[in-house]
Amino acid sequence: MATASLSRKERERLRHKEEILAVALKLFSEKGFHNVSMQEIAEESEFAVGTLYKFFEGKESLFAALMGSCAGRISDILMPILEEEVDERKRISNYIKAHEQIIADHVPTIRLYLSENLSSALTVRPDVEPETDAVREIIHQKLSDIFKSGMRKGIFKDAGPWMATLSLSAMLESFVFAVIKSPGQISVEDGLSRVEEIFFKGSLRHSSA
Amino acid sequence: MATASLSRKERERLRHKEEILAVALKLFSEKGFHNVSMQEIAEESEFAVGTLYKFFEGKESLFAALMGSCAGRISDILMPILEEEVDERKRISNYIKAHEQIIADHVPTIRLYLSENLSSALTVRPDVEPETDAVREIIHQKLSDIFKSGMRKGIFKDAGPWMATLSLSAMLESFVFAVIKSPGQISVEDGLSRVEEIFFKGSLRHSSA
DNA sequence: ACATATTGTGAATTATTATTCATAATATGA
DNA sequence: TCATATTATGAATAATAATTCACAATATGT
Repeated sequence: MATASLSRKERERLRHKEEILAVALKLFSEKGFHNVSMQEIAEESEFAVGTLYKFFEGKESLFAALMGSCAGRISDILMPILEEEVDERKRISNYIKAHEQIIADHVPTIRLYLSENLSSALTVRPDVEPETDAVREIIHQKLSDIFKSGMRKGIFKDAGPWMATLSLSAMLESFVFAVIKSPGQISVEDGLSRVEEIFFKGSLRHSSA
Repeated sequence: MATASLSRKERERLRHKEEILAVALKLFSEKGFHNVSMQEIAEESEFAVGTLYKFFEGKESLFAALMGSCAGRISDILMPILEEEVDERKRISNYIKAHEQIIADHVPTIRLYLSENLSSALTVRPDVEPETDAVREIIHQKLSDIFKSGMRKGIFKDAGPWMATLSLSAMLESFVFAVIKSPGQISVEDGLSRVEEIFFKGSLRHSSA
């Protein structure tokens, strides 16, 4: 058995698991965690309810797995960009632009990531944080580091790295949010370059006062 | 009966209703809509379940009433500021500063407003929008108008009023969010003035490039 | 072809919770 | 005080949905 790749059987099982996850992603992202039943996931994925429990311990666990993979996929796009060997301003600029790809590739992914994440950040939930929250944290940490060193070099104003991170994330997430809500209405490239403009140079015309 | 003020009985009933709403606000804001049962609200408010149904048609309706009043209270603070007869920049500046009061006065209110609002914006919910969403819309519209006229006058860069509104709201909401999550950790006044700084003048030191 | 192991099934079980309603408590007015 | 109306109660009901498990289908190796 122990080949580098898995046995046919194992691969098949994997595929099944992923089919279930795909359906679950679709449903959860459309209707929210509490408004999707295991029945529904089972029907849509053409498995029996019992089968779902062969793959996941329960609904929570299935959801957690989903969030984990969403967070992972987003992180895979964003992290490399934050680690490129270019100057701080360029890294932030690339980071902003990368959101175009994120939007294009993974609408349901972000939909789920954003919606369930934003709300559960406040609401106390004894579950589903570990993986997901960690990714968010790591990205924010990375951003914060970039701002910190950028501030030392005099590229950025010293508005506090944390505040800069918070502001940029907020603007980006909100924008992504808006695009997903009304797809097609907004030019993504355009919007992102405006986010960049405002974030870097501000909204005032004469920054004198 | 028809006095300007209500009869003792009616006032009493009102008080009861408000007690229930207060408890519901506390619970919903802590645990989220789906994780609070009518039983729980009943126990905490020292009424019987049945009594809740004398005041509200059901759980959804109770929640909707709550969201309505939250939105109303927030709107009551924010709208007058957006309508003051001062120049556009000042109005936005005051708007930002007003969030200090919002945070100070109504923590559970905003907690609920933000958490349930952000998540349900994406998730399809066949319910609870009317009042709440309307308030959000109105405030955004007002902000957008201010930016538009400010842009005409050359006070703001022409980054599109919608984009400016989106960015500012995002930064403010995110900040409020963060403060609520870790109370005491952050100086609100300080944070808001940094939001203002970044939003107006940007994060770059030399806006030349 | 057969025995064995693995994987899938879905009706039945169990839990939870929103909602109802017959009844009790209380207030009101004669 | 008594009859009536109003308001509150909470055990019982009804729905919904997560989870289990005895069994069926299928695959694997001999």
